[in-house]
Amino acid sequence: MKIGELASAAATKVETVRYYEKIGLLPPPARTSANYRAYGNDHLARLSFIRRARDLGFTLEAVRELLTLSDDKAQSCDAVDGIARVHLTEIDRKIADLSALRGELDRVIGSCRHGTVADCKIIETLAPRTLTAT
Amino acid sequence: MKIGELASAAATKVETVRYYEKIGLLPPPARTSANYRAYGNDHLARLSFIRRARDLGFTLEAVRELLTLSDDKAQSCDAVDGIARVHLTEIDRKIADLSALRGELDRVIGSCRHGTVADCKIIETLAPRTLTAT
DNA sequence: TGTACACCCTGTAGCAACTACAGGGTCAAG
DNA sequence: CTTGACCCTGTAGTTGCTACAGGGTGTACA
Repeated sequence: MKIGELASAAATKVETVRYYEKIGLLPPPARTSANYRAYGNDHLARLSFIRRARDLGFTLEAVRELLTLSDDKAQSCDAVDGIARVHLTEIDRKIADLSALRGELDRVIGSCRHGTVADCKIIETLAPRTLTAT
Repeated sequence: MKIGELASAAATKVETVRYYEKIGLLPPPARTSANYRAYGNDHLARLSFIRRARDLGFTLEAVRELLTLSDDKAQSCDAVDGIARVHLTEIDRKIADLSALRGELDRVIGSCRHGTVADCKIIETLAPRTLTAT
């Protein structure tokens, strides 16, 4: 199949496919006489794998590791589990960070009295207290 | 004050200060005879403002708008409030996305039976069902 | 007076993970 | 035979910095 068919079959973009090939995530396929890339089902499987892993938030580096691991069927699954667990920890940290931020921002917004900028509590919160009076 | 002093006073890096100047967030300061940047307290206030806004997760574009608004003291605070509310909505969306992701990832990890990669449920989840048998 | 060292300058390249061109070639339908 | 959809390579842009390379400056100490 051609690159456009592959891309739409895996719900990615043509440019992304070429990008994955360039960074070595997707092996270079055969070429037609017109120099078009010609993909098989193995390429589609690999690309779909990448996409699903990306959807789950894995970095391309993590995807690369997962692909390497998945190629060695006899190996223990623990390394895969480890990567997933590290990723889960990172997601938890991000959620915690964002929640803290949300709280602070909510507090700041709640202080808005809808007056002029001169009395704006939001601006005031952002400006350092010691230098507010210019 | 020199760029190093400004940077440490605002808990940023020298390169970041120069970067903010380059993209027009921080006005170019006067120069000494040796061509060193010479900053005043107004620069420190502005840089601190930028930093605090960034800490709250505002993009540089949002910071640029907030700075413009904060320069016009007579204006209504509502525009500022609006930017902050939009930002809050975005944070809420990000938290929701991450939570959904966390759930899915947790489920995937929970399915790990610690066998070989061939039976790995995590890999299986990533691989498309229709193509798992190669 | 020399020199070592911390600091400053400009400009460019790199990071993630793509996306969007520009400027061409190919192929099937009408 | 030409229109349009697709393909090719290569490069530059995105966000928000960070890290050089290759220089100049200022001060402290021997």
